Amino acid sequence: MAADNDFVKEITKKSVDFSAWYVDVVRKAELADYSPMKGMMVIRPYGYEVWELLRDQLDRMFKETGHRNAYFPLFIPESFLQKEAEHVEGFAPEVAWVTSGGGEVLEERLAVRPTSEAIICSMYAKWVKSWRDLPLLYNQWANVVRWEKVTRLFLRTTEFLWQEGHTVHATAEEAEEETLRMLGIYRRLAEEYLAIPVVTGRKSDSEKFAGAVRTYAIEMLMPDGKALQAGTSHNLGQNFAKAFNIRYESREQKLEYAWQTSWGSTTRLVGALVMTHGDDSGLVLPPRVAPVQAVIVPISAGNWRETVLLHAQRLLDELKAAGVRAHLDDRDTFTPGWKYADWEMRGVPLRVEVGPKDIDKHQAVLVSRVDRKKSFVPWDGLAAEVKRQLEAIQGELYARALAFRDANTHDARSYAELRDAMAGGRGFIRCGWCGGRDCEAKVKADTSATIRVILDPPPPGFDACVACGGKAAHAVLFAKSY
RNA sequence: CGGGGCGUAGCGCAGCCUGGUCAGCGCGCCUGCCUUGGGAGCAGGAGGUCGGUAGUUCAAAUCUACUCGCCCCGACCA
Repeated sequence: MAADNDFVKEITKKSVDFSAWYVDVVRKAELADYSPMKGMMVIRPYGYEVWELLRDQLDRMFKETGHRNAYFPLFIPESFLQKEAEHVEGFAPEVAWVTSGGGEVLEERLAVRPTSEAIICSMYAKWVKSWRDLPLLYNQWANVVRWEKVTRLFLRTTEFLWQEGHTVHATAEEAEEETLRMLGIYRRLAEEYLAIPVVTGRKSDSEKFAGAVRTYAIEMLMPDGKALQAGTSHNLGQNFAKAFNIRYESREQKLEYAWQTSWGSTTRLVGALVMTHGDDSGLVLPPRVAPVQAVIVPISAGNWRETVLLHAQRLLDELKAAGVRAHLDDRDTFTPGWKYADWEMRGVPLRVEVGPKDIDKHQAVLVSRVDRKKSFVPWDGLAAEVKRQLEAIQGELYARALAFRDANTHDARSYAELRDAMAGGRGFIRCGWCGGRDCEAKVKADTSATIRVILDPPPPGFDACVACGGKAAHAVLFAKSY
């Protein structure tokens, strides 16, 4: 093997073939596997546990901001989908249709929801009567289906899990406020829990959600220099209210169309975690979303079940009592070295080793997944030290990802600079944009980069459009996207 | 949906060009002994309709056609 620390085998090197590495890690760490159904994956328990952890954080933040969960039907009658013109046009190409049921051909075919605006708005039209009913702040945890041509584990699958928030407000201002509030929650999830820095901002018209007035997104920069849209928040204005007749009577006794938002994030976030933090040894999970935060590996010797294991068990109890998601690997069929590699591949942030030597000294050995740095910690106060190190690892991972993002964010003052950047290591490219669709399309055609977000407030110094040289209306972030 | 690549045991692969002891290797798995501080050792053993279908042939993992799936690069999307 090439390097001293090259302990995990069977995984393609991240630096050699990023895509192959990604698939290897997802499958070897048992996050997910391919299913017999093309383009659809099975999320295995370990991967689902990661999803549950980040989902629980989102759910908590939703509830703290007054949102409630509800559930709407999987099927949407075609006529409902067609009520909002841009919406149906945007989604039609990737809708899966149900055309028969119970052995009979249906009179009207049913869409398997690609998103639920249509079915939810039809209900909102019934429920919203008065200004006193507003705001209506609902969220749904569900699966959706989009018939994608090309799929990738977690990043783009035919079926995926997500949450979709759908809110109704009395005024445009409240709707915009809600749209930005939820964007902020996505940012918090990404930065505080997933340890992934994001850029937030508004989408250009060509990139916005079908049927929205304004779309905002959080964008992450992946190690291969491509951007990943990791959460979107839409201000729907009155588009759907008018299409579905969602009206309320105001304080002034006037019948008004309501203002709406919708916002979503998906299991794609798990893929973002893998790509951002993983290394040649496999997965690296930020402690706050790691199903196992600390794994105890007993160093067995002689009748270890009567000696070492008892101490290991006691430490496990202590860690659990302190609120650490800890696991004791008491399998006797594997050597310690094998277990080290195994748990590293699964991304467990902290390893706790206990062996005969440690028992003599009343200590344990802590090893960080990030840099394999060892520390020898007395049993007394071990749980506190584990928690401290887990927080430190959380911070290190964020700092590392932020440093990468910053090192790969470049300014382009000319078209040549933009083209050079995209031809090289790619990354986030900041530049001026006149706001014209033609200029946006030209950049995409020449470099395959698209506007990820419009920067607000605009950083200074981007006065000219990178494509046409005309006066810039915005400073934008270009990148090639997933 | 275009261009390219790959499907052989749970995983990773060789064999294919030039059809004929090619059903093989490493890891893993099972049994036993012995071990255990970075994927231990020895001995024995189980496991595969060579992605699928149809052809060519005395004979197909190998040649041909079709088909399914996965990966990569583009166009479309969370």
